Amino acid sequence: MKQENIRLRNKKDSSLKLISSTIRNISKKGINETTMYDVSHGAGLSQGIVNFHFKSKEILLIETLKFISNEYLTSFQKKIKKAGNDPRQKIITIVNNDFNKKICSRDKIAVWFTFFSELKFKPSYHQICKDRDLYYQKITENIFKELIEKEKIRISVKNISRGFQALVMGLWLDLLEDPETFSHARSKKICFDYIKSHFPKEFKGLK
Amino acid sequence: MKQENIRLRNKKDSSLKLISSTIRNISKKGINETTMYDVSHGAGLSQGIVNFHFKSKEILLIETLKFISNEYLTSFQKKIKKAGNDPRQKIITIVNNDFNKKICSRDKIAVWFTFFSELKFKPSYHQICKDRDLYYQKITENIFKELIEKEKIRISVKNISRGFQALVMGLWLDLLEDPETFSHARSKKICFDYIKSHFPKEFKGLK
DNA sequence: TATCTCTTTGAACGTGCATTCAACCAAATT
DNA sequence: AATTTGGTTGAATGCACGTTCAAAGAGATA
Repeated sequence: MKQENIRLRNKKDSSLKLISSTIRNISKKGINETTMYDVSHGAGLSQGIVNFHFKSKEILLIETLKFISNEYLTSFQKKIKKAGNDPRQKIITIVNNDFNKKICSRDKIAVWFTFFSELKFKPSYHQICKDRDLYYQKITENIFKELIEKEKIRISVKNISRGFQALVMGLWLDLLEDPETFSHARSKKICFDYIKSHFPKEFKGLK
Repeated sequence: MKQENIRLRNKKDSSLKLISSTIRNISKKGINETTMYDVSHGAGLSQGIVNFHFKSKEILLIETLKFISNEYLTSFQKKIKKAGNDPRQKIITIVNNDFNKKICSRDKIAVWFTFFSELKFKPSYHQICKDRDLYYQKITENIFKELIEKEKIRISVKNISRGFQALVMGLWLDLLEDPETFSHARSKKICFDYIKSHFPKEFKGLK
């Protein structure tokens, strides 16, 4: 087999370094204060390089959002697959994934919320977030549907599922705002309380 | 009684117009894209005026955050007072206030999330939000404490109260992201479902 | 080894924006 | 009515930052 192309590997490497640097910088000072110089030097590279890899700052930002979104989805899919068919196990897996430290480090939450705050007027950000959202929503709705059938309660799947997702987002915000008071463990506990309160039979023994 | 000072009134008026214009502009294009020119002309005034009323752009932003925060708190306090002593009525009032259209218009939610996204590195924003948060938290914890006693269940006041607040924030984010799908009414319904699931006896008849 | 191609460097450029300020105007004070 | 005080205007200033690009460096190709 042909030896791997060094240039190509280095190029990918540089791109990745630039995106990581972007995440760190946005988390530290937000988009406005993050300059192209900050990004390139944070990646150990020099000034003009960002415009070579990404045509503009805007495209760099879009690629950064795609990166964390993709990272989230990949992890989500992998773990949900492992969880098997039990809806109980699946929802536990989702909570664990949503508050997994790689997926929702404070840096990454900061980046998420930076993009959320611009969704309203940046169609490209909106699209990326919406795609992730729809996927998440589709999966969780199915899980809650199964749980509702098992528990035999009368409640809207859409609403319980939306409530769950909103709760997770609200807890992410808490982790961003007040990392001293809010831990990943506490966030999970609150999610499990939400689930237990709706499905007391199914989750009786949980935690 | 002495006639009101016209200059003072005009000055306050201009300040308010500038803050309103700031809210509209931030909602429309975010902080970075909102220029001092945008703000002043949106208020029907001219270029240099913002630096006269507020020393700098940063101070204008802080005052804008103080404004919406204060508006929120004032409305919250007024309504909670009216609600009387029944914890059931009080929590219903809070939900109604949180999804009151003046308090959480899409413009204002956009502004809130813009500031949230910068909390991490802007101590002045952090302080304002934290103050509001603590107040809200104090009140809701007391209400949930009463409800827990009445319902005779075993659950952490802190967590249920935090969960509630997180849920509200998550729903605000939904209203921002996807105003077609999410209505204020639906958000309230989801909040009431949360409350009902924890306090089924107390809220049996609700909606 | 020589030539070609692609990545990186960093100085130079141009623009957009916050801020300043002299001149102006209107309300308050005398 | 004359003078002072304070809000408003809009052009001028200066700087910070995104982008460009010629030159250099390093890997691929022959």
